[in-house]
Amino acid sequence: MKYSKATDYALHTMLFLTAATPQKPMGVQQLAERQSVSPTYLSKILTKLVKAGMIESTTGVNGGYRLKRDWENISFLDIIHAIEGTASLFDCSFEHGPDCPIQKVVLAAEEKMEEQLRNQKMSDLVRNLNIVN
Amino acid sequence: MKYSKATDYALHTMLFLTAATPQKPMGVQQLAERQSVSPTYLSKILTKLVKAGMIESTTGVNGGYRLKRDWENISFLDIIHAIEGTASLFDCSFEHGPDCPIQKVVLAAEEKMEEQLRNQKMSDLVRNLNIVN
DNA sequence: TCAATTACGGACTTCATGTATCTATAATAG
DNA sequence: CTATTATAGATACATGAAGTCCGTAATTGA
Ligand code: SF4
Ligand code: SF4
Repeated sequence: MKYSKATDYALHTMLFLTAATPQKPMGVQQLAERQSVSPTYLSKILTKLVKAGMIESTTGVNGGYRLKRDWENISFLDIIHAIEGTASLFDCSFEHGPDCPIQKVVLAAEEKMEEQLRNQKMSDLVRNLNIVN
Repeated sequence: MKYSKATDYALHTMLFLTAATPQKPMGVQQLAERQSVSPTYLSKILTKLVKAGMIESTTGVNGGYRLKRDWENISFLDIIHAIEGTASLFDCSFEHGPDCPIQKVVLAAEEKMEEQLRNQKMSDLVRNLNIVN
């Protein structure tokens, strides 16, 4: 069980964009180089973030990706859910109702993790930042 | 990102074994039927639990699987680690040292989840149990 | 208007892993 | 000795991740 590399790319891209806080959009070319990943593939990933409403894109010359309003409240969980989906870590095919003991335990643990990821905002991270790749 | 079905099978098998607390071992045949899974496949999974020291197996007639001493302290995390391995959810190829911001956040969240899973023992679960498949 | 730039989308390939089966072997009870 | 049961290897199959290719649309600037 692992987070996908796509999630890795998405997190780093959001870190870069948040650290930059530019007026000008950042091109996928530039973002891809810093992560040693193909631009077209990264573009696919970033489109998910666009659809999730976290960033916006502009085509054409000098286009690229830029944070949207409310960017200060974007959490790790938001980004992860946008890429990985919101399905839970554990789902069995049977349905033993609310008395199911196993599912209850695992999902409670997952919720603890998500709580942490929800409380950590990208913008908090950028404040005390010295290295950004 | 999901837990494998093998983990599902392992958790349920441990639940069954813990609920039974038998002197006689339970055969894989019986265990497999209750989960609608092939016996040989389940056997492979249970062998991992044997190697991890949680259960013991006896071959031959009336053989099967049985809990080992200290079974009361087996946690969800023990079982999950035995099947999924202990690698962390997130590992990037770069090495930015202890100042790495992203890894720090994700691993801290993972630790919260593991803490929950570590505190939940199978034996606790069995006490207030009415349905076991 | 035209050409360069940039994101978007679909189809596709490749690869790793999970899932599962089959079969042969070894050990044990009766 | 025979039936039973776990173990291990080889193999097959399905699924999803990771990545490429290419055509399309939109926008800027000359
Ligand atoms: S006990 Fe829970 S996890 Fe297990 S089969 Fe029933 S519903 Fe599923
Ligand atoms: S910032 Fe952390 S997670 Fe990102 S590339 Fe550096 S070491 Fe890896």
